[in-house]
Amino acid sequence: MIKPIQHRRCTLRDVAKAAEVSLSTASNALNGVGRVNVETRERVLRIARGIGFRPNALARSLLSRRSLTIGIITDDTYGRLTLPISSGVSEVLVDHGVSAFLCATSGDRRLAELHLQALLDKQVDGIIFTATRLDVEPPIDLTVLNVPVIYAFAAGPFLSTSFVPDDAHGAMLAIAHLQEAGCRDILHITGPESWLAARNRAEVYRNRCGPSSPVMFGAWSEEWGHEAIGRVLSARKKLPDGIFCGSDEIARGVLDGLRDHSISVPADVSVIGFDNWEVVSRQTRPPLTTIDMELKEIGHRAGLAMLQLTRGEPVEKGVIRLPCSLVRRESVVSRASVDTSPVP
Amino acid sequence: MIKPIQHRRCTLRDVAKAAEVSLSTASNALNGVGRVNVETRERVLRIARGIGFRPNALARSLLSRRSLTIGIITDDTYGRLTLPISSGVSEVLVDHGVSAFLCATSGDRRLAELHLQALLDKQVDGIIFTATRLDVEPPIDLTVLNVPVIYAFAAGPFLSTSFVPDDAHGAMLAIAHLQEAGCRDILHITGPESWLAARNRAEVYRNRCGPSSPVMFGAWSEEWGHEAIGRVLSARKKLPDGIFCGSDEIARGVLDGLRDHSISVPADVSVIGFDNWEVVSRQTRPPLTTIDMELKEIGHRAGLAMLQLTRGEPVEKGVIRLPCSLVRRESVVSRASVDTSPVP
DNA sequence: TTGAAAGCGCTAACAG
DNA sequence: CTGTTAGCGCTTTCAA
Repeated sequence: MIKPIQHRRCTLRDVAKAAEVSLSTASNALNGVGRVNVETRERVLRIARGIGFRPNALARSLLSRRSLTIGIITDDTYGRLTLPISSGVSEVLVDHGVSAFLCATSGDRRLAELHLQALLDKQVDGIIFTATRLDVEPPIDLTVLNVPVIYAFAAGPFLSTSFVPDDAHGAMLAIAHLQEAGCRDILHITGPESWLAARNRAEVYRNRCGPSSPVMFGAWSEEWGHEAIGRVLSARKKLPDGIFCGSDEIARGVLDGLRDHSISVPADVSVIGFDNWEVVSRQTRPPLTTIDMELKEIGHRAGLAMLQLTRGEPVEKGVIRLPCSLVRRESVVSRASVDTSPVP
Repeated sequence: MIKPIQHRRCTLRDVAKAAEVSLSTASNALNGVGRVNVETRERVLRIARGIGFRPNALARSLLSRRSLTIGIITDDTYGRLTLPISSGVSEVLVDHGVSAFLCATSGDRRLAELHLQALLDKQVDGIIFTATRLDVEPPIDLTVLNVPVIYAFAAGPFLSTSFVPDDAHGAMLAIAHLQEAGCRDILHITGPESWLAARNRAEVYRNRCGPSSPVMFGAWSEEWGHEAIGRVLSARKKLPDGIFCGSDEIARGVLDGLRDHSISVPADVSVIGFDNWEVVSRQTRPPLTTIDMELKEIGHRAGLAMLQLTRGEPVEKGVIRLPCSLVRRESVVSRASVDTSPVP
């Protein structure tokens, strides 16, 4: 039998007519509610499947007041964070039939407002706001909405719930890994001091490596990593044996600078990055050992929390810091094995 | 007057009641249709604004059969292409009140089907499919839907419309730029020959530089660029004066390899990349002159085309190749100025 | 066990 | 110029 092109999706009415039952019976049968004769139900089901019936979600939502739809508003122009996070979100939501609108605001307030209005008009069940750092305010006020809001990689206001990477944990992981590899003189080269993430990580660094340990704040760029190495080399008599970088890009600059001076990584000095941005960290020479912020997991948690909220269940409030993970590549090696390796 | 927290959004009925008119008058007034007394209209408008009335898009859509909603299905796990494209799409759509669902399939067929079903149930007005290359089939069949489909950075089936970067134009731009800079001996280092994009660009290269010009196919990685330079240096007596790379990552490896051999870029050889992936191309030493694929523009065009289709207007069919652009940084310089520069 | 009827929030005919 | 009525596609009482 040839399936005709359907210019109008078939409706419950079509099913009911074909099955020779009323609308409500068809509805009950399909949703498995109420008391429907087994045979009737089977027949309705079979026919519905046969004509490819799918209920109109719009009509359902209008009645149920749940649109099975959420909005993700992002500040991130670049996509580095947004795509992993939002695909994490929809991964956990799609099985519950909920879809996510993605709204990129590029930091433009007008655009953000436009998007927000459109989302609200479309009766989204909730909104997830995503940014690229924790210490800037969202461009729009989301505190007065009558839908739940979750913040991901962004710090929400009082009594909201935010999922963010645990920078301190990440820093700890990085430093502990260097120390376990035998590093005793660790240097920290990182981004601007104005960034909370940079300060948080630096604090952990100072706690573990001594309060006078040198933190080099700069830019989040490769160039800065390169330049920092130049400075270190001209200022210090002794090379550090480990360098903890605030980002993979900085680490790449560091690696580059070191190579320019014929200093070998990891033989002479171990280097660890932060971000696990694979386009960077997998392509360095040597491939970079680094800290992964588990962005997808942040998305998962945000999505799950949203699901609970839309069901009216309570959700933990406050800033929830999710653990980072260490990804071992080749830029860190045990000092011991370097020092004691016999020269053939 | 204190605005109470609205636990239920107010409806047209509320407005009508407050303005002491009927539902339809209120509707007409708000939509500026039919003949409504100026004073009445003003009053309705004022009251609507006062109580913050916004029409329920779900109810509207149910009636109008247009949901002002589209779906973007993407194959891209990484986000390199998807975010620029999809933000391009929603940039042109948001002003028309349409929002976009983003569905990341990670190439998983089941996931793709799930997402597609959810989109269709939600009555999207259309679907944009995005991938990362032009020569692979979408994981799902989109040809039998009863909503319009547009392909972006993906080649659709017969009689569909696709927007893709014009690889040949990009290659032409790159080579012309090198030639204008005086390069006479240009080498092409690119990705796997199995990729259509690589073959297309190589063809342009051969056309412009002579059919025997050497194309080095390899991987889309930095490592390959590096390795290729090693091979070139050990095989050839004379260095090329220009290198056209198939991607920024390859170019970065090339730059790196060249530096290892103390060959200066651009003084000794000019290098040009492809992609303008800024995390790579802005951070190389020297910053990379490269070809931008204008992803956002692809998104714009796809969004616009979708808008037309949803209005029932016709749209050009076939694969529409959008021009690339040259972004000049510092890895290409005129041979003339290099050769003839006076030594002080 | 089934069906008729009301209604989610809105728009569009058609009378008045 | 304004109001009444019907209905988008579905769920849900409440009678039969």
